[in-house]
Amino acid sequence: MQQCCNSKMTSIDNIIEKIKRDGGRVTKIRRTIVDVIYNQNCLITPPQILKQLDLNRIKTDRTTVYRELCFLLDRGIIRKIQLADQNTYYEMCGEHHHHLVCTKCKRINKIVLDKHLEAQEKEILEKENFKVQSHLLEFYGICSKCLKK
Amino acid sequence: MQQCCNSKMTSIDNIIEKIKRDGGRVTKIRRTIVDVIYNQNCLITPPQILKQLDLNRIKTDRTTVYRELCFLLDRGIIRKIQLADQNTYYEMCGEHHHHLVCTKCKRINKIVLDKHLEAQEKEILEKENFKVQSHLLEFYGICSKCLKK
DNA sequence: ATCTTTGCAAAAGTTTTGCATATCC
DNA sequence: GGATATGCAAAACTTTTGCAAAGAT
Repeated sequence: MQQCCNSKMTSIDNIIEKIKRDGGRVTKIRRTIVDVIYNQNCLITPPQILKQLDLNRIKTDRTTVYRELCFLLDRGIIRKIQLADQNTYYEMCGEHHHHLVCTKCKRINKIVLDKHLEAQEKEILEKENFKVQSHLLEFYGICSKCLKK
Repeated sequence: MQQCCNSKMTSIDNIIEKIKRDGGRVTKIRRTIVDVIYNQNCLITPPQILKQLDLNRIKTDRTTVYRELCFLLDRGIIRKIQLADQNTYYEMCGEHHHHLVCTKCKRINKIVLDKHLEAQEKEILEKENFKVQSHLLEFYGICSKCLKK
């Protein structure tokens, strides 16, 4: 249910430290999963993570990947996103951003919208008495490359 | 991949007319599925639809439900939404709105944000050369009922 | 008569669970 | 030693596919 996370998780070292501080263990698998998600730079799915682990010659299985994702999610290190394509994606927390999903080539790019919804969320609290904790905002459309074609 | 639909689909009759006009047939099952989604008033999942059909004493199965959802989706009669809870939801198209998802009681309410993202989308076209076709915006937080507790 | 819709069986894909074993501190 | 992490097998669930039969116009 974690949607967004505003605390900076800029370096892998910070993440490792956080895991240790919380009593978690930094195993080879966990460390590599963090690396993989971090280096992905954008959204990644559980099967893609498993494939990356395999490429890194780390023998493991789906169960472990899903469990690790829960582990990292619970600690606010990663966040989960469901796009309209039925896949469940994960990405590092960090600077809050949104995605531009191209409906033609399916490529996904990040976009940072500076404090754009703050006023909106305040208004929702006042009008609806709903205390916004986080939001999910994704744009669907045609990317610049596909527009050229 | 259909995210939002701005054409008004206010009455069931309009929907039925549209289906007929497009050469689709208005069968009992299809008609009931439209009714169920319409009356749900907000998000509904495929298994919930199947359950409703069952309550209405209409004997059918999952396959048909999924196929009907594709059918209605293709015609822009319903739209599909993935929330953070892993479920795939559907709802009638109509007035463009967003959702307030309570992270405590899981209740989902609609909210209409008048033309809120239009300027934003124009800016994205100019800055990123990405032509926005639709967007998905959902808020997560604590609803008024849960705030009182 | 023809095109659309439906049901069934089966498969594919994703995610979860239980349990025994291994690993870390 | 005790908590944490892992692997395996299996199950649960969601969604899709192929095909033959039924239904609508």
